[in-house]
Amino acid sequence: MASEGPASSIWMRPERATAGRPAQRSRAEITAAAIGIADREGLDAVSMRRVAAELGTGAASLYRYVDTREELLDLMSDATGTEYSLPGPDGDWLAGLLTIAEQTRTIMRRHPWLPGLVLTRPVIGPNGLAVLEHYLALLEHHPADVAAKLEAFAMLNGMSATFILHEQAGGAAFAERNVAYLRHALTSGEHPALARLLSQGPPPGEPAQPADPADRFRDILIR
Amino acid sequence: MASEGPASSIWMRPERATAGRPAQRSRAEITAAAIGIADREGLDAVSMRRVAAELGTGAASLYRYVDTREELLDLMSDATGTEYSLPGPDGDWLAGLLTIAEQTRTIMRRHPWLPGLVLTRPVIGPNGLAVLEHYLALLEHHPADVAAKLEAFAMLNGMSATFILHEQAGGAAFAERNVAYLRHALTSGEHPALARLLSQGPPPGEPAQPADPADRFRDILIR
DNA sequence: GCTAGTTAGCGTACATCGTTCGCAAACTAA
DNA sequence: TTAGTTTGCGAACGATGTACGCTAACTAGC
Repeated sequence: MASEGPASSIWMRPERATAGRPAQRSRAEITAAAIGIADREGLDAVSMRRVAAELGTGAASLYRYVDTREELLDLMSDATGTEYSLPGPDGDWLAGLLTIAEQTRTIMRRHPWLPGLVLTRPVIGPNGLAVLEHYLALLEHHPADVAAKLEAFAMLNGMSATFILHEQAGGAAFAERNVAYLRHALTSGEHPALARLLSQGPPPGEPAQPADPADRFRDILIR
Repeated sequence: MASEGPASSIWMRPERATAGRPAQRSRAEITAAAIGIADREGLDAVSMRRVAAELGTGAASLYRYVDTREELLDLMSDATGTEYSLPGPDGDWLAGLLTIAEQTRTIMRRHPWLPGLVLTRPVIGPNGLAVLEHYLALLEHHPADVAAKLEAFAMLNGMSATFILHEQAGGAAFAERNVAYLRHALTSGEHPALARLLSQGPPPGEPAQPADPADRFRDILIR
C-alpha cells in the first residue's frame, strides 16, 4: 500500500523503499524524460507509454514511481523550480520581485507547457517551496501580513502564466482562428460600431510597432 | 467537405445547410446540454458519448454539428457570453469596467469550468465579440490606442479567470494536498527560516479573518 | 408527383489513452 | 539459506476521440 489518504502529495511518500528489490530508475530521471518530451512535442505527447518508451521500459513500470499521470505532471511542474537562481536579499525588495518574475518568464518560455499547468494545477513541492521561501525572505520586512503576501505570490505567478500564455498565443493556431473570425465578422458588414472602434489603430493580428514583450511584461507587473 | 483551411473557426461555417435532410438539433441545443453536464459533473464529464446520450442520440451524430470536441468547448465558452448584461455607456468608464469584471466573476462562479477554458483555450465567437464591443465602447474616448485596449481586455479576462480559479481552489483537492505537504515540510524540522516567516500570521489553510473574495477581487482589479 | 442530389443520423470499428492485475525476478535482512 | 519485500512489466480492461459507410429523409427542379 503506497497510497495514503486522499489529500496527500507525492513528496510525502519516500522515494525509495529500504527493503526489497532496488529501483532501476528515479523520480528525477522519469521527470526529466517527461519534460524533454513536453518541451519537444507538447504536453499531450506526455503519455505514460511514451515516457516509458523514452526510458526503454514498460508503461506499467512507471506506476512504481508515480500513482497517476497527474502526479507526474506535478513532478514536472515542481522540477522547473530548480531553474531559478535565488541570490540572497540585498534590501531592494521590488527589484528582487522583478528578478523572480523575469526568471519565471524565462523558464515558462523554455517550457511552453508550464503556464497551463501552473494555472490549472498549481502545486507546491520541494523546489516550489524554495522559491516561495526566497520570495517571503525578500518581503520579510514588508508591513503586509502573511496571508496578503501569499495571495500576492499566487497572483504574481498567475499573472506571469497568463501573460506568457497570451504571448505564446500570438503565433499559435488559436489566434489565427480568432483573427480569421474577427476579419470575417467585420467584413460581413455587421458590427459597424466595432469597425469604427477598431479603426483607431492598425488591424488586429499585425501590430505595426510590436512592443517588446519583456517591456510589456515589466510594465504590467510594476504598473 | 465541411472543414476549410486549418485556421478557421466554427462560426465561419453556416450552421445549417440549405439542401438535404434538415438537422434535428442545433448548435445551441448541443451546447446547452454540454454546459449542463459540465456545470453538474465537471468538464471531464463532457465526452462526446455523454453529451450525445443526454440528447438521446448517437455520439457520431454530434460530428454533423461540430468538427472536434474542442470546437464544442469553444461553443460552450462563447455561449457564456450571453449571460452578460451590457447596458449603454454612461460616461464613467471605470465603473463600466468594474461592472463587466464583476459579471465575469459571477458567470465564472456559475460555470466552474469556465476559467480553465478561458485561460487555456481563449476563443472569440459572436457572443464574446459582443462583450468586446461593449468594452471598447466604454473606452471609446480613452486616449490609449487600440492595441493597448485589446491587451488590457485580455489581461482583465485572464486575471479574472486566475482569481476565480484560486478562489475555487480554496476548498478543492489541490489545496489540501499542498497544505498537507507544507505542514509536512515544516513539521520535519527543516526550513526553520520558512517557519519563522510564516509564523507572522495564522497557519495556512485556515485564515482567522477570511476577507470577502468579492472585495479582494475588486481591490486587486482597481488596485 | 417523380427523380436527382444532398445532407443527417448513427452503428460499428479503430487507435490510443490511463490504469489494474498478477506473476516472475531481484534484492535485503535475519 | 530462507523469508519477506519490492520492482519490472506483459496483458488486459474500460473509456476516449474520431473516421467510415450505409440508410433514411429531406429540397429543388422538372
